Amino acid sequence: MLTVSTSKIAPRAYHHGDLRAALIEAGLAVLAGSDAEAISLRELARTAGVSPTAVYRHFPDKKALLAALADAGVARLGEAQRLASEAAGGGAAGFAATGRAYVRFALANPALFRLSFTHGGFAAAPTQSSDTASLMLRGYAEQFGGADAERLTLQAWSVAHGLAMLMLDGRLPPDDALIDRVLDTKTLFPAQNHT
Amino acid sequence: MLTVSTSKIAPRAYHHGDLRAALIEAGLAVLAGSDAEAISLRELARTAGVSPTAVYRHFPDKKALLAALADAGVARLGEAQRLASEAAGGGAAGFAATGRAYVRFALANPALFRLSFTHGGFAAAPTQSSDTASLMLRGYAEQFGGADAERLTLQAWSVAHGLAMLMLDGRLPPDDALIDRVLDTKTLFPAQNHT
DNA sequence: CCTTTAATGTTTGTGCCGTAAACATAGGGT
DNA sequence: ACCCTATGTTTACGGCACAAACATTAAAGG
Repeated sequence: MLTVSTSKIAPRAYHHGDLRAALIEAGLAVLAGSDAEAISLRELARTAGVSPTAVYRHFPDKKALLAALADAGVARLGEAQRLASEAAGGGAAGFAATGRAYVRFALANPALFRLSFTHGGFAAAPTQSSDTASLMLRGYAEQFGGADAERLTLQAWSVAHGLAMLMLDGRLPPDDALIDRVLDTKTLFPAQNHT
Repeated sequence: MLTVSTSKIAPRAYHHGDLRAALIEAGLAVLAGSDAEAISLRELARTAGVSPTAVYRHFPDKKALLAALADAGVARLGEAQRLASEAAGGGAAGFAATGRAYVRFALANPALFRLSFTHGGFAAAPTQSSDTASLMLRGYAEQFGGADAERLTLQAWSVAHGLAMLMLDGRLPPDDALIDRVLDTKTLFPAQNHT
């Protein structure tokens, strides 16, 4: 808790306290129930109890706000994967679990997942990003893939990402059993040792 | 060529001739150079030389127009794959070629590819769609996958789709050699016979 | 403590957008 | 020849992103 009053009873001081965080929170709330295109600067400002143009004191334009939301999404996705990996106890089971967690996160947070990739702020860092998920994936790949670590990394990422997108777009049914079948590491990467 | 005059010199009859086709063509032109969000009904109407609301005589709303554009994209993608498959002479080489063609088409037509999946009119037909690409993929899978045909189908589609999206979103470099490496069927599906 | 200043928010205005409603025209079937 | 329906137009509304000019406040330095 901050010392600054952010309670809704507080009689709307001229300054908000932490408008930036409030806008991001409002944005995430919208994304939890609608597509990204449903986000409007004015609506977020309304939710935060602030005038429409106040947003521009914290973000240069709408794209920047969406990029901030995308970052939050990437962080949440990475966290979900980390938890799944730990729950599975690492190793081959952990590797498989991160893949399943990736797709399940996408299905549970469709708009946020989509936005995270569409409006990412990366583009400059092609292959090796600094986010949790990429590092974890690469770690697993080196553990199992040996010399072919990079190829294995990219193939695993691609399968999971493709499956997630196809399910989000309604081209494949969002079936939990289907996820397990498509991401089955024993048939996808049979050359690796599945200890 | 149609018998109906569509030349620009024609002195703008009250009725357009084939406004629906003109709007779709204009939309595809925009998609060739910008993202889908850059499409505006008014702009397309302007391009077609028609008032903004004339569009509504042919499409109930903007989403319907985008869906029509998506259909056009699906058709083009399927055609690109068919050509690639034939050029490779079918068989295992043809199978691999369709995958590469899938990703290359996405890179060559980013906005159209994205729109084709995002605004598709399917959703009712989960697994087996009627489009060219799906049928061809399934044919290949049955040819090589035997009993595991469905799993092989979904895995192959997911890898190609995921790779395409990750490259479109700037998470992976749009490198031609990288496509070949990730989609290498010998390492991805080593259990199948690569005649 | 008081003043200045930079950060943060407001008001007002512009030009786009999607789309609804009412009206206009033209071309084909009776 | 006539009307009916498909197709297009005008006008209007509310919402949007964003720009410019102005207002308020908190914090920093004398």
